[in-house]
Amino acid sequence: MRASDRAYEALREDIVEWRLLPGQVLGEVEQSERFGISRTPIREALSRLTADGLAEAHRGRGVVVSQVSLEDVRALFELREALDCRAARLAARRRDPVAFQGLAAELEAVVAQLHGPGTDRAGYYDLVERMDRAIDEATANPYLTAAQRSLRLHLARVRKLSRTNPDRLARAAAEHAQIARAIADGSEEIAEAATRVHLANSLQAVLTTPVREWVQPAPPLEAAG
Amino acid sequence: MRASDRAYEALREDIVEWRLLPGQVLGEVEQSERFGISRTPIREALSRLTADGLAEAHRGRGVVVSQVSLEDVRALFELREALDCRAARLAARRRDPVAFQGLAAELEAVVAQLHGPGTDRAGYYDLVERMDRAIDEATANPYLTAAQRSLRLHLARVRKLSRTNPDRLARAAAEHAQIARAIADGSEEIAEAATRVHLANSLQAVLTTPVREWVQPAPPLEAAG
DNA sequence: GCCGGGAACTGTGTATACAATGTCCCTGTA
DNA sequence: TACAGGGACATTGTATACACAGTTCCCGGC
Repeated sequence: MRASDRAYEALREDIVEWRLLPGQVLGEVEQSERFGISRTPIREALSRLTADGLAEAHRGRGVVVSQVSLEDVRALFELREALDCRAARLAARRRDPVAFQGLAAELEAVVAQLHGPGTDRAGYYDLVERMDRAIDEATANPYLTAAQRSLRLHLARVRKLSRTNPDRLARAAAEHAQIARAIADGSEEIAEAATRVHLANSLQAVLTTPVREWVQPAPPLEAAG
Repeated sequence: MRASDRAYEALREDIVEWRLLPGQVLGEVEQSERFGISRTPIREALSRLTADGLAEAHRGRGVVVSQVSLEDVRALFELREALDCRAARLAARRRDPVAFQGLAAELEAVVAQLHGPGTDRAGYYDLVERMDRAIDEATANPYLTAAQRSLRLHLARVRKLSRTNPDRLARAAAEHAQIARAIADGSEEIAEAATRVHLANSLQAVLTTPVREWVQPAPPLEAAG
């Protein structure tokens, strides 16, 4: 694997996991020393982060981690509704019934388990990721998938901002199961409607859950332009 | 302006305008000689083209201009329906009535003119571009706008593949006028419906218009896995 | 005490050299 | 004739050096 790939993935993870906070300056020299590689691959990694929207280039100052505001959450969910609803419809149309029946069954099992004693967060999130991949595959639309990839990056960052409570987790799993079932059945309308319901509830949950800090601790930079 | 920016924009234009055909290899050394700059900024330009999806990186062989197939056109219009319909709705909701009334009036003027003797293609396309920008502004959603930017790049390439006939041009202008009018009126439902109609007609036009060559003249590379 | 200018510094933009890796062709053999 | 292997070539990946631009801070003047 290339050095620039390693640096890109590491930095991306750091940003998504909030180890690198908004406003943080990512100097080329500093990062090249951190990873023990030269500036060239670092430059490429920073370019990719900028293209992803996770960082912004400030002339003369360097690349800084981008901010996330409540406005951004609204905007992200708006785009997500457009993409996810369409993806659900297309997946229902060009479905792979077996795959989605299996996902629905697994999700229902998770729902039952979440109502019980333990909450297997990791298992659930892994399952959701597999469902995302299954939908991408079913839509058979590389452009839609590319747009989803970029969007999910930002959503992952926002999600990490607040801790989803267990009740919401169980209901989210149930909503996902509903979507998977509708796709397996080939019910486009239901798949889209269920997706819309899920997104509305998710947004609601994000907006009502106490977050770490919407306004990050004073960034190293002064509020410039 | 940076050398890498110039190279990026020039190469992007070349690809969108079909001066660089799919399968064409963009060697770093070759391009650096063409632009009279070193490999470093060329590398950055090629990275951006790859991120845009206009080119693909093949290890050991170089970056090649990406292919466009009928399947891609279908996929592009699928994504476009998702994004444009949502954008039209949002624009109608958060509208700037004056701006869209003005656009509607201009578009209607173009329709009248297109039914007359001359067809001012450039004027029409410029108007559509301004309307796209107005919608982007009205949606006030940077993530949606970013997705649109990427999509429009590919659509521009596809559009250049066939010559839109004058009748279709006039009808397209009328459809745009309808959309602008609906947005100006704040009619979300009508704005979305009119957009859907326009896209269906556009796709139909692209698919029925004779194109240069769907399968490009044998690319320099052999069909490699 | 405030404003303006200049110099030093920090950091990016570009060029070039070197290393690693994949491809393609040629040759030998079955 | 088909296939495997090896070597030369081409091309990218990385490191390093230098030039230029922007920012910041200090000093002098008002």
